[in-house]
Amino acid sequence: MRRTRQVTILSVAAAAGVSKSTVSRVMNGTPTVDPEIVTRVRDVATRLGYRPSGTAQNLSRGRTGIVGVLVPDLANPLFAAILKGISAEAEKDGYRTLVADANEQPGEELRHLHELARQSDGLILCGPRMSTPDLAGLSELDEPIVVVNRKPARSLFPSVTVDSQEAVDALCRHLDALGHTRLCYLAGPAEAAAESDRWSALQSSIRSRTKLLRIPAGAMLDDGHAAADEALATGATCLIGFNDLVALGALARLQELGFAVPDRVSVAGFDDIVYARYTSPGLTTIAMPQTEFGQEAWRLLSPFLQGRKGRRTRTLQARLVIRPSTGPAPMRG
Amino acid sequence: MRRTRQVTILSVAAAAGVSKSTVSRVMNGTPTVDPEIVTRVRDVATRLGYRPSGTAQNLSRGRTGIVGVLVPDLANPLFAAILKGISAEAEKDGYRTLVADANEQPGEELRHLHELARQSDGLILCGPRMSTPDLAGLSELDEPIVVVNRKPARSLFPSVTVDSQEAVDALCRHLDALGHTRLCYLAGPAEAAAESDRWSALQSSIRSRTKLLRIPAGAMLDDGHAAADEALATGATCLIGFNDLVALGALARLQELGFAVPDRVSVAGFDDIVYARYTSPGLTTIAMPQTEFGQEAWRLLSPFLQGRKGRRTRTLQARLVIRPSTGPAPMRG
DNA sequence: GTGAAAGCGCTAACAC
DNA sequence: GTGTTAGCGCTTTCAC
Repeated sequence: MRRTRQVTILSVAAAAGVSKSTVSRVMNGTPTVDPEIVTRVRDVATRLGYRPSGTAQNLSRGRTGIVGVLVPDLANPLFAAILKGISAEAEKDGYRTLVADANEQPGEELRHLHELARQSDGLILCGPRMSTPDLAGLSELDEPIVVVNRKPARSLFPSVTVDSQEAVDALCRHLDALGHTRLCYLAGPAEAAAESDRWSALQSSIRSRTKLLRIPAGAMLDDGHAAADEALATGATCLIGFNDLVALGALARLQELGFAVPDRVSVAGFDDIVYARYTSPGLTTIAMPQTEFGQEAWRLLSPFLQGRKGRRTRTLQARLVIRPSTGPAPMRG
Repeated sequence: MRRTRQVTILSVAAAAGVSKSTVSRVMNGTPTVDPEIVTRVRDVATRLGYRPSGTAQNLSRGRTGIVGVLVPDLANPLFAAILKGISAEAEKDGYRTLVADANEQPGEELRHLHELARQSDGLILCGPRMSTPDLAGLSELDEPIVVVNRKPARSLFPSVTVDSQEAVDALCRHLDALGHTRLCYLAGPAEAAAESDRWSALQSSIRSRTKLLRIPAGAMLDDGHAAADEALATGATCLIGFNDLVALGALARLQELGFAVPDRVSVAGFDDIVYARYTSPGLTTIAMPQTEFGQEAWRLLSPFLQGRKGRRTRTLQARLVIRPSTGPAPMRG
């Protein structure tokens, strides 16, 4: 079907008594056009309501001006924040963001990415859950790719990652000082790179007198809520969520059960999503540089979009934010 | 610059010893192709890593397969949820969503929309803050448009709205039963249609013995946080936020100030964002049908994208969700 | 300074 | 069943 579009460049050209090329020049602000013609074309264009077809421009120019962004879950404020960071930065360079939400289903990611790739000039993958081989396979897309919050094998793609070790050390010192010797980590999805990062950071940070337990949870509010009972059963005095959503979910469950936080149990998380500050008690957490993640991702990607080489890695620092959800461990017995 | 792309349909055609058309047919799954050729073409395509250019397809087919979505603020879980609803539904029909976040700046909306329009087949405006004339002016884009959570003047565009009156009535009865006779509404942005909807619903619902005050706040967490002091100063025993973010912001401030909720002050909001359930105390709120908003928006838009006529309005029902943040009014000092 | 013409990579009549 | 051909609406050399 050849749907006839409304006002094309040709109609404007005809109405203004000039050639397509001239109209094109005017619309793109090429300076070498007779000012008189410029105004005439502008007028006609406005009168006719001419709006250049983005698609045609894209095809002709060989670029789309679109960057595809894949997130595991838009409902997670962390990713909403990263996305905002990307959009804001990309927009300055005239790019728009096409978003795909994988809904925490790793199997969906590849499909989304192939779709995104066909409509974009570059890709940003936020905390991708897909397998390492799948990730590596993306190089076949021959499109610039930047990965956020996961280090691709052999540095295949530029990536912006975070170093949490120091902050986790600080958290463990903090908990140790409060007398917690039995911690329970509510683990995230095995597919998330952050999961293993966080888990190993914890393992290497805990004091020798401290026992670190681990039970599976997930990445969402409900996962934390559901895992809380089991976590309590371990006898831990402090629950550490894979992320703030999990921590908040657990927190809610504790309060339902009448477990005072932090008096009976302490809770901590990762990310510092905006709500971590607004729950009560406020949540102690390892803060990720959220908007910065997005900004840096764009800055890494941008040069490649212009065919230049750019730097390949950027490491940001996480930091510990202490709030009332962590307090002194209750006395034994 | 005529950037030469990698593998075009032509290269595949040549390598497979067939015409472009045949390759096109194969790639699009047209059934009338010799099975043997199908496999041959598929093989060659895979071997060469051929991926059809979305842009060229778009131009040729006269459609982009993209729907543009404008939101006031992606960080608001309400809009994240609506967006998820749209994406999920649109995806079933083979459409992707291009998102623009106006960051609660009404002046930015038009610019974003014009941009979006050039890259999409249809537009969904979520709670647009722009002026009525501006909104009306969008009909010049001659693209199907659906508006969510705001009734366009003269029903210019199809819209999905919510009827909150009943739920607000229920809220007012609830508060009255608890003995609250002095309420303070933390108003949202004047530009938001929901703002006037909610305010007038409240006005027409309150009992005659009740005093309804109003102070300006905004649409975000910090706005509620900042407005809480002034709200308290009114002597109201219940604070009602324009939305849950405002309510939660105020709630946090109250707790900072040591005002027990709901013992000294009750708090309520609008939307029922996911965190309303997870704060403590849980937030009483008028729940919007969030994902449904998105779904319905797509269902309204979809027929128009196919050149058919569709229904023009859809009204969903809000409902009251009572949680511990509202309790009996304190005894008079 | 402006126009003519050749694409960008694909789809879809229309013939064969 | 398959190839030929004419676009989709724009950009961009290259002449004039």
